[in-house]
Parts: sequence; C-alpha cells; structure tokens
Amino acid sequence: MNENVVLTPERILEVTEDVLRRFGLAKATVVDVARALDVSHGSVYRHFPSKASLREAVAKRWLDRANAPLAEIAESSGPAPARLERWLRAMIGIKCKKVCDDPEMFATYLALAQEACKVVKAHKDRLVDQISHILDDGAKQGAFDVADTKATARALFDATSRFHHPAHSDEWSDPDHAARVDAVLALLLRGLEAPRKR
Amino acid sequence: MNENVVLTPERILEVTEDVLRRFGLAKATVVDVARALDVSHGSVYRHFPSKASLREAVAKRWLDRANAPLAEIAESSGPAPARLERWLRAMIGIKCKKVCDDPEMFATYLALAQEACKVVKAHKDRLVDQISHILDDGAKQGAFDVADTKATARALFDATSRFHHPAHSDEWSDPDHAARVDAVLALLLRGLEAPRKR
DNA sequence: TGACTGACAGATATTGATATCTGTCAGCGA
DNA sequence: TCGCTGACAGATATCAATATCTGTCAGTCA
Repeated sequence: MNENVVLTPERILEVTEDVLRRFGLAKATVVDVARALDVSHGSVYRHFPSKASLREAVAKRWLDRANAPLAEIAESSGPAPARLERWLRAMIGIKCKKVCDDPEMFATYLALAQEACKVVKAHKDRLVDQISHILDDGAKQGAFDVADTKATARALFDATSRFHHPAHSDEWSDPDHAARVDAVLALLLRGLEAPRKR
Repeated sequence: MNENVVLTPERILEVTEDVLRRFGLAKATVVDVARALDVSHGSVYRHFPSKASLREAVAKRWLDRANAPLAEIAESSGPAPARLERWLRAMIGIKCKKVCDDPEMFATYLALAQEACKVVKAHKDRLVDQISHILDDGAKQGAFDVADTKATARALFDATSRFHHPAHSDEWSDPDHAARVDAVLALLLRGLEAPRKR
C-alpha cells in the first residue's frame, strides 16, 4: 500500500506521530520513521532538514489540533464574560483531559514542546490574541472595563498558568483542583467587570 | 578547630550547604559532608536517618531563611491592599533575585525542593496563611470584599504562580516581565476591591 | 555508657569499548 | 532530470565491568 503513495511531508508527520506513540520520544529515531514509511532515512531528510525540525512540525500539528475548539469559542457571539469563562475553562479542560487520558503521551508532547519553544511561543501568542478578541467584545458591550486589552489578555493567560502550563500537570490531580480553578476565575472575572452601583 | 566542637544537626546542615555549594547537588555525597566535618560518614547517619532526610532539612532551612521577610510584611499594620501588593511583590522579588544572583545555586535549590515535596507543601501552606491574614485585615477594614478568605488566599497564590513557581524561572528574564507582573497584580487587586459607587 | 569508627553488603554511578543514530552525498534507476 | 538509495564520518547511546556511595552494625575508646 505504501508503495503507490507519494512521500509527502504530511504523510511523514502522520507516521512520525505513530512511531512516537509506539516507541516513545526517547526511542523513536529517524530510521524508525523511515522504516515505517518503507523508505530509506535519507528520503525523510529530503523533506525535513533535521530531526529537530521534524519534531517541531509534529509539535505544531499537535498544538493546532488540540486547541482548535478554542478559536471557535473566541469567534462565537453572546455576552463576553460568559464567553471568556467558557474559553478559559475549555483551555484548562483540554490540557487536563490530555494528561488524564494518556499521561505517557502527554509527557512526550511536553518534552517535544520544550524543545520547540519557538513553535510554542507562536502558539501562545495566538491564544492571547483570542483572549484579546473576547475582551474587545466585552469592552464594546460595556461588560468589561479594560484599559490595555493586549496586556490584560496576557495577564489572564499568565494568571491561569498554574492550570494550563504543563509544568504544573502533576498538580492537576489535586482533589480540590476544580475549586481552585473556580476561585481564580471568579477573582479574575470580577477584576474585569465594569464598575456599577450595587 | 573542628575537633573541639560537638557534632550537632545544625553544624551538619551548615557544612552540607557549603558542600552543596562547592560540589553541586549531583556530586555532593554524604562522604563529602563527613570529610568536611572531619568525622566518619557513619556519624552523620547518627543525626539524620538518610541522605534524603538530610537534603530535606537543608531545603527547609533555605526556604525558611529566604522567606523570612514575608512573615514580617504579613504581620505589619496599615491598609491591607497596599500590604497585600507589597507582600506579593516581595514574594516574587525574592525568587527572581535568587535566580538572577546565582542561577546554579537556584537549580540546586529547585532540585532539592522537588524531592522534598512534603516540606515544600508545608511551606506553601504557611505562605497562603500569611495571605489569608492580610485578607482578613482587609475585610475588617472594609477594603476587601471576600467571601471565603482561605480559598481566595489560595487563588491569589495560584494566580501568581507564573511569577514565583521555580518551573517558570526561565521566563523571568523576559524583557516585559515587570509589566506582566503589574498587569496580573492590578487585575487581582481590582477583583478583591469592595464595591463602591464611582 | 554513648558517641564515634570503619568494614561490609547491596545499590548506584562511572568508564571505556562497542553499537546505533544523524546528517551528507555521490551515484543509481525510472 | 529528479527522487531515492545506501555507504560513510562524526556524534550519541548502550552495555558490562569497575569503582564509589549509601546505610548498617559490631566493636572501640573516652
């Protein structure tokens, strides 16, 4: 079957993910990937200049796929506060689900992401932009009182780091993890509220 | 000189810190510590049941010493909001200074702290208690509107993790680190404010 | 008597010889 | 011509033999 399919970057990435899943990050070699593709490892280097760049591309694919639902929430309509909370909870939930479902795979992803810090940085910037977009909507709706949208978006991202940054993943199984998320989100959303007489 | 001084846990801890500083965490052995103390390594085991417990004790000493100024701020008087901000900035500043002054030593401390997670947990609980204390004062002063003091204190600790948790230390050299701290603290302090007509 | 020593067993780290991997490239075959 | 192969050099990982370390304890000495 492999024989009649041309060798494309996309196909290499698919097979690389599979090899990573089977062998683990430490054991997976370019030779393994080439063997799974039924080509020589020289051919893989025709499409990716180095093993590092191959891994980087895999990391990017993973990040994009995992966080696709977030863009949708950011673009949706309705009251911004509820949307922001939904977005933040979704981001936290995605990470938490990943680490609970398949911790070994998550460790692989984590190590990959640490290498590919350029890719991760770009990804984070996109996420912060999505928060910015919701904040802008909220300001227009009169629900949020935000001076510097961009800085505030980053502040929200930073303040929730403990719940979405992989370095903290071993703390997510804490029995009152959910309560701690609730407490932080409540505090942050209150800090954004436009002042009103009560 | 060593000969006329009795072997006490405190003296062992002092010398152990020195050995760690000179040899690094990976290379420092109980035999090294004993040699520096001019005793056999068996004697060290008379005061600490294991190498792990010795390291734990060193970690505790470090944590207590480094964060002593925080207790003072927590206990001081004056308006709670300013005090809380001072306390949080002090906590962040202590960590940041440590990593900037002596990154190698900080790495040692970090590895030690990761092993001695029980000690670290107790330490964190003490810090959260200090925040709670300030929040209580703020509530009494009418400056803060806080439903669950304990949960809110922990939320403040969690929300600032990015700026004080060692796992993020490599991000503290970011050129707009200070601006990010400002943005998060502003958001959090606004979230605590008692509502008032404006 | 009680703090300390030093030899010991089992666990862990180091070392150097060997094997595998990464990245390149001249040449093959469609 | 152009994508692919497979041999190669240098870098990296593995493995087993050796050395060092941890933790114990019977025995020494003040």
